[in-house]
Amino acid sequence: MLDLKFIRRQPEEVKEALRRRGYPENLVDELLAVDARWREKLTYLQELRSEHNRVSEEIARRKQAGDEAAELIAAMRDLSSRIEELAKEVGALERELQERLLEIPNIPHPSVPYGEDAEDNVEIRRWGEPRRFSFPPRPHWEIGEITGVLDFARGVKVAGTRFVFYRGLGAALERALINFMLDLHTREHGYEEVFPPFLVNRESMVGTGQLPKFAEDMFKVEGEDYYLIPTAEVPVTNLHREEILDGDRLPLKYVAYSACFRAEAGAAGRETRGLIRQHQFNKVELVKFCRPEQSEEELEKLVADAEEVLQRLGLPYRVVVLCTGDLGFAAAKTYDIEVWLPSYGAYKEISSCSNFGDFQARRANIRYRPHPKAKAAFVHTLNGSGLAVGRTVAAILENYQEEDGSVVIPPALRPYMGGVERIPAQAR
RNA sequence: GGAGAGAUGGCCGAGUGGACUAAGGCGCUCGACUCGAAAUCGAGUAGGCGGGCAAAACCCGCCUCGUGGGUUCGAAUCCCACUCUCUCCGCCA
Repeated sequence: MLDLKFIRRQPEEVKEALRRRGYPENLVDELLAVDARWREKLTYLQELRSEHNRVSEEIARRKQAGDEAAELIAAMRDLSSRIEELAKEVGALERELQERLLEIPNIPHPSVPYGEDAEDNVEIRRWGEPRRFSFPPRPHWEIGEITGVLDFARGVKVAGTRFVFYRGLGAALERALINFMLDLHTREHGYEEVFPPFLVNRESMVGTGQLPKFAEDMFKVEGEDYYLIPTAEVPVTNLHREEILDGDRLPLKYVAYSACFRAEAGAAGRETRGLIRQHQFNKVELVKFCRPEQSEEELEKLVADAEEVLQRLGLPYRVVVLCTGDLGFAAAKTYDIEVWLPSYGAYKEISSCSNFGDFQARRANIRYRPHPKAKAAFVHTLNGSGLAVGRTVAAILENYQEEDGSVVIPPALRPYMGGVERIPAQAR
């Protein structure tokens, strides 16, 4: 959420941001029109209330003195009903204002390149060389089938399309990756591990920006105020909702494993095969809370922490910065890390690292004191995948495959796999 | 799920319809005293919103005693619903 006062003062700047994102810019004028009406009525309402308070005190005074107050009470009856009516109007305007405010996206950071869609994202750097295969490499779903470590058919039977069973060494590989990533980030990168709830309430979803605008993207428990988290970003960022953090302890750095649940509405037909787009997947997520002046640097460090995972696993990747048109609703700046997938013959997103500025902090009311006596100010929040586990499995199966269908386990993972060095062609 | 108790400022805690403009204490900040500290004494200690005003300081006003409604001229206080916490019972990994 943007600062309403900022929108009032700099409407042109906000419109420009909307233009660059490809949003309709009249959102701003519409919001400001509601704001003007709200303030006008609110001022009047407050005047009436002030009058009401004065008369009320006068009545009390007279009653104490044993005097008559009947005519004042009669006048108050009228005043009270006018206040009640006006308060309803003000309340309605306030709700409308709030709704509109929640639907305005964040302002892109000045360093974000202009562009209309993903085509215009800008590559920043590459790491590693894609392997040259002496045989035609198989896509990971075929490898999963040959080795028996992925069971898509039974995932569909038991749950539905876009669900999968990991089996045997596949399940072990998934678990090994989670532990490997958590250990790396806690022991070497200084993050505190948290294990969050996988269901959260509506307020948390609003806090990080999934609601109210993107309700169709997620699963909700019927009849309850529970939403399945699309990412651990939601519970972990909301960990400090409605709190004032100790400025001396910033930045706070958390790493969380969670399952993630996405409805994938609008993705029908896309990437229906394999692990790339599932309704449920595992992810290790990095979340930071920091001072505003730290957030640009913290984003760079966060990306580096996520890249480290791929480097240790020996998986080639590149880093791109998202252009204004591809930037997520709440983000001010986002780097995607894309891993090389031989079956795609292309780099595919495996991590998305964003700086949200104070956008989420304002929604979720997460603040800190710059100085012990200073007024509380909004923190900046950041998060990024470190990494998406299912896509990492896909990348390992494809990049480490052998001609016979077997898969070599990256050396860094072997301690987490009980020393297993290879998934044999027929693992089951 | 059932029964009971409770929710008041950073914390504890008083408050059964009009002086609550929320007592008192603790903590914290500043000052006095002291060589310094402790003790003591004094003062100050919530947030949000609107306006003055373009902004800071400041001033005025409004709102907030778990949340939302209701009664009343007037609600921390009375009524209803909900949320959460605690105790006991039931169920459960």
